[in-house]
Order: sequence, then C-alpha cells, then structure tokens
Amino acid sequence: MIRLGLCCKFAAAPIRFPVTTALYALKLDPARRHARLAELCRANAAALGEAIKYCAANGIGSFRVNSQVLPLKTHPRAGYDLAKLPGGAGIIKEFKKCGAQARRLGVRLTFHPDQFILLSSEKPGVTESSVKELEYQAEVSAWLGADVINIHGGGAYGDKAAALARAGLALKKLGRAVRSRLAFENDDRIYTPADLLPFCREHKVPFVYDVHHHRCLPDGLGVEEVTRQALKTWDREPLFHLSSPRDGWGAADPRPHHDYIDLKDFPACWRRLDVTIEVEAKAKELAIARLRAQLEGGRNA
DNA sequence: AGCGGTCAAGTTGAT
DNA sequence: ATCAACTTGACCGCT
Repeated sequence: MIRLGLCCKFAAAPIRFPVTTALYALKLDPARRHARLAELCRANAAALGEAIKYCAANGIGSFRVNSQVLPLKTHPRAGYDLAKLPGGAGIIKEFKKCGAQARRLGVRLTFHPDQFILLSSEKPGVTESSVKELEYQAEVSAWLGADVINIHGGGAYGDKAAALARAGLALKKLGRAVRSRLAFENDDRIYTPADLLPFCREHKVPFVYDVHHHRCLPDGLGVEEVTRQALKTWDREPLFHLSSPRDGWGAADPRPHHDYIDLKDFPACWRRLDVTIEVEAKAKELAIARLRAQLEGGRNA
C-alpha cells in the first residue's frame, strides 16, 4: 500500500503550530520567557495530537513534524531544556502520548531539518550546531516514535567528493538516536541520486528519493532505475517525495511547488510499492485528498 | 481586526 | 549586492 504523507502544516483544517522569534523571546525576562516557551511547546504537542487524529481520519498515512515543534529549542541564546521549563515533564508526557496515538492509528511520523543543517560543511561550527539540532530532533523522535530524520547533502564547496567525505566522517560521530533515523535526500541544485546513492550504500544510510528534484536536476539515471536502487537502501518502509511544478515543466524555473499534484508527475513505477510518499504541495491536505481520489479512480478504471 | 516589518542558522545561482 | 529557494509565512507591535 502507498502511504501518502502530509508535510508540517494544514491548508484548511484549523490546526496550527505556533512559534516565536528569538528577538521577542529574548526581550522577556527569563521567567516570562520560560513560561512563554513552555506554553508554545504545550500548544505544539496538542496540535500534533490533532494533526495525527486528522491524518488517521482522512487517509493520510504519515505526517512530517515541523522542526520548530519545540520553538527555538537549540537557539544559541534562547535555547532551553524542555524538562526544565515550567510543566516540562508534563509536556514531554504529552509528546509521548502523541507517539502512542500515532502508533495506534498507524500514522508514520518523520522529521526534515531545514537548510541550515549540514554535515558536509567546511566550517566546524556549522557542523557542530547541526549535530545539536539533529540531537534535539532525535530526542523528540524517540518520544514520538518517528523513524526518519531526512537531510540534504548540503553545499558542494567546489568539490562534491570532499564534501561527501566530510559528511561521511560526521556520520560516524553521531549518536545512535540520530544515526538510526538519519536519511539523505537528493536536492534540486547540487546532489543528484547518482551522487548520493553510492554514499548511502557505503554508509548504510537510507536514500530519500525526491522525483521532482531529480527532474529539476537530472543525472542521466531514469526514474525507474533510481526507484529500484533507492528501495534497496531501506531496512524499513521507504520514503519518497513528490511534487509538481508551480508553472509547469516548461517554465524558466520548474522548482517552485504547485498547490496540487498533477497525476502525470506520479511515477507509474511507484503505483504498486509499499512506500511512504510525502506530498510536497502547497494545498497540503487538500492536495493529498485530490491525489488519493485520482489514484483510486485510476485503479478502478 | 488588519497590516506592515521582521524574523537563528547555510549555500547556491539568478538577477 | 540582493534575493529567492530550500519542507512551511507566521508573529509582533502598531494603528
């Protein structure tokens, strides 16, 4: 069965994940700041519970958790330890309840740290803060039972092989909580499937295949070939990404995502797989509902 | 309630 | 030099 995945937020359903800004948080005195951050964490745990319920009730098989689910968690000055915030232990319990609920309802949870998280950087400070962020996301993943933390290769720094070698070295230093969940995804500017598949095989880390990125940045490999090889890198349910270009494939820049998925962009060879496909479409749950209907319609026709 | 200015972080390529 | 893109515009402070 194909499991369609929703990314981070809802277009129509009234479920929101509140965040704050560092400057505002730092304007508050520590007691108020900690109270405010705790309030936001609690609200995010509640929203996550709602999100999981919504997904289960609407045929959405997975949900990507926003990196800011604990707002400013690893910020150099505003960062904090949730257990030490007022009511922190209770909030952690709420997250664990979300995990139990997701398991019970069969909703897979994933993370996708953002563009600043780099294991290939030439600057040790960048890698260091990236590892801190990964550790935070892995800790929340453990509460939630999330099994994937998906990142990109990062920059090329003029030498992709050297950059990947640095990433490989950084991988070896990761703790088990991060390492057991980490995956690498091809991007639309630098790292193609042809770049990452050998890296993933060498380091025994799963490869997240984004077919939209692959079409924006081709490498001579076909979709079927990459699909076959990507599947082999997974020891659990594989994870793929799908989107459609906002302005069509003929546009000067095909990278921006469309509100919905054009069924023509759904690879035929994915139809019968047991995989999670995260749907990166601006209309979010509405796009998933439409895609689901089209896929099922196609099967019956 | 609505609106404009602002927001932690890296890297790249288009303008 | 600035900006948009990247998984996601949302939040704060003012009117």
